[in-house]
Amino acid sequence: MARKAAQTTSDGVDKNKPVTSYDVAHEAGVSQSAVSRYFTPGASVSARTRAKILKAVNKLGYQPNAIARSLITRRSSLVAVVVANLSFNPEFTSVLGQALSARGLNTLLFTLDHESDADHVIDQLWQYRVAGVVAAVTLPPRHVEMLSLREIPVVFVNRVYEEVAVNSVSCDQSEGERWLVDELCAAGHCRIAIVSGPEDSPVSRQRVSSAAERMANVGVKPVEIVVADFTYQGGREAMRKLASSANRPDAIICANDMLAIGCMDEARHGFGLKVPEDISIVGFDGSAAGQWASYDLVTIRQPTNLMVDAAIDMLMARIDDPQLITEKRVFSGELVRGASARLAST
Amino acid sequence: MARKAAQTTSDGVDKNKPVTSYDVAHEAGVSQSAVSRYFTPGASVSARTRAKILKAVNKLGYQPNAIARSLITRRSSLVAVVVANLSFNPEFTSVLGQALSARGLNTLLFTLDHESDADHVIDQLWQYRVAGVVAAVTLPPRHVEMLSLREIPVVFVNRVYEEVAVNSVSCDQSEGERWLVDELCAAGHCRIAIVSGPEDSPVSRQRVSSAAERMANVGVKPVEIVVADFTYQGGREAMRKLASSANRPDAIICANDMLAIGCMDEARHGFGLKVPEDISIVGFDGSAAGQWASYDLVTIRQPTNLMVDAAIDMLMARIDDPQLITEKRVFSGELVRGASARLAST
DNA sequence: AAAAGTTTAGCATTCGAATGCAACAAATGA
DNA sequence: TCATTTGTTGCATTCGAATGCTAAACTTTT
Repeated sequence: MARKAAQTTSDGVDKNKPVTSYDVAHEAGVSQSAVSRYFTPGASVSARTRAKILKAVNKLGYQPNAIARSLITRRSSLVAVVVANLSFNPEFTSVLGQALSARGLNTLLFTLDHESDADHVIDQLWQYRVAGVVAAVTLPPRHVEMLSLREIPVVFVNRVYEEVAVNSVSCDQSEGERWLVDELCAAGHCRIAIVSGPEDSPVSRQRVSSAAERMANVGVKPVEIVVADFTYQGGREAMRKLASSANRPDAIICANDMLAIGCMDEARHGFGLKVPEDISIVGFDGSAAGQWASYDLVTIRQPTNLMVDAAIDMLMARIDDPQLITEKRVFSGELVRGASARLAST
Repeated sequence: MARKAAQTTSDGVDKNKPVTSYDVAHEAGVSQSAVSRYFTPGASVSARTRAKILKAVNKLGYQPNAIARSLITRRSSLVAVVVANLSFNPEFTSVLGQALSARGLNTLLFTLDHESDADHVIDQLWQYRVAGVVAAVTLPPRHVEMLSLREIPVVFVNRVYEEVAVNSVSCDQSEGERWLVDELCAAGHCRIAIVSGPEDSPVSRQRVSSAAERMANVGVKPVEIVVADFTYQGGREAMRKLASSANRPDAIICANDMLAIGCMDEARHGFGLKVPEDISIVGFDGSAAGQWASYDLVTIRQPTNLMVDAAIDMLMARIDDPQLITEKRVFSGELVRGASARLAST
């Protein structure tokens, strides 16, 4: 089909019509296939045509259309990253985005407010035929099955599904909580309370139950378990309940750093307590804010970089071979011996 | 072309081949065009065929392929969101993502580490023929021109380009800094220092120069201007320099909240100073952490929700009509009278 | 009941790049 | 020198949905 000569600017960008591989082919005096092969790694193109095409590409400012490419190849460089709005972990998202981009993948970001939005998200990422999914949220098993049925590889972060065959990377929450409990007990704390995250959060549930279990094993009972959401305000409210209770705890295990930060602020500013002299507070995550001097949390740092790398490796392996066996990788966290809790000196 | 009968599961999802509009058409006994029209809002489809198609869609679990759709319509529902890794503002990104999704747009997230990555990002978003771009980073004018040449609408956040015709939303930084300076002066501070962000950040430059200018107008001179990066550590180091200088300031204006938080922590924990008794510290942004009880910053809160809504409105207007005139909207911030600075009582 | 107008349905084409196949050229071997 | 292998190239088709156009079906009008 005749395409009118492109009016080009100084740096060669077509002012009107989009530049297609046909335009480049015509300009270079080769076929469209040649242009396509030029952009296909490993395809056979002679040095001569390669040079001609390069010249034409530069002149016209051509960039292959990823949409058309995905249509025919039936795969895309898009990876859906699904995070929960509430426990939105910016560090994680940021690291993940970088790592994906370093591997030539693009990030389609979905933030989930309620679990009910999951339907919509699943529809969207399926419509875009994403190459894979990294999910740091809980998805209903129904949806997970649908994804695996459609052969979209999924890697869950800190969510382990027993029933469904999916990949996951996680930080060993039980081990981390054991460490924390042991540290607190070794330092002589005996009235330990737990501040849990939302009850529908598996991450929170696992952390809380692991801590409780370890406490049972060493013969102490949580003086109280308070349920909060994973927010700063949630932490403050939880602390308010605990501090005004008859038998005030001497240590608090919080299901994540954000809660611990809220607890500390309320303990200090709401009740005039000293941390860790009057009360010890520990968290979980190793978030940046938790390491600020005002908090200096005792916590478990998740190896974010390792986890992200592992997630992407698994994802890419399954993109190449969707039949690959699924795998669940668990990383140890790192105990951060901050100053928010009285610990036995070592 | 013959397509072998799909083996369907209980909920109707094809186990092998992807379901296309042809499959649905065949199942419903209508033409492919009808199926397409069914999914095109406003297209004319009779109630009868509508019902038949709906039934087939549910049976087969069909979802239109967004890739194929974008190819033919030459537009997509993808919006590129470009943020800087360093000054990564999670709240903003999160709110923006939600707002886009509420309008049926999807977020293609790019985090920029260095300005040199801009080339790559521009290539990528062009390859995906995104419908628009929201940029919370500075892009080289060359790239901005390229985007407008290609008729991709762009909205900048807190970046105003004088030379190029692009949309932008921003918080009135000058006004905010004036308010802060006035508050500090009214409370009797006379040795005011400024902690600046990176010198290549226009946001930082504007905030710093606005503050300095206002100070000049009211007849005080900054005792010192320290350059830091937009990080917590940067704030701590800046404070270290200021606290140990011969003529210690009695107030510090920080280019953002993160710096202010770093300064406060260093002042308190590094030098044993009381805030605000010994020194007043103010920030800019209205970030969540700045409002935590440990900091309770005096700051300017940017109206994130308003800005995001405005950005998306402008973006969508230009997606519908790329010829639309560009517009720069400026919102006033809100002075947050926290406790991190000694202020004149009102 | 015929004429005119209005919906609706389907055909065929289109978007832009990838790829199997066949034709051809160049390089190697006998 | 001819046969064989290896490497390039272009043609034609393909991916899946949208849409202009025409034909058919249905309404409304007189």
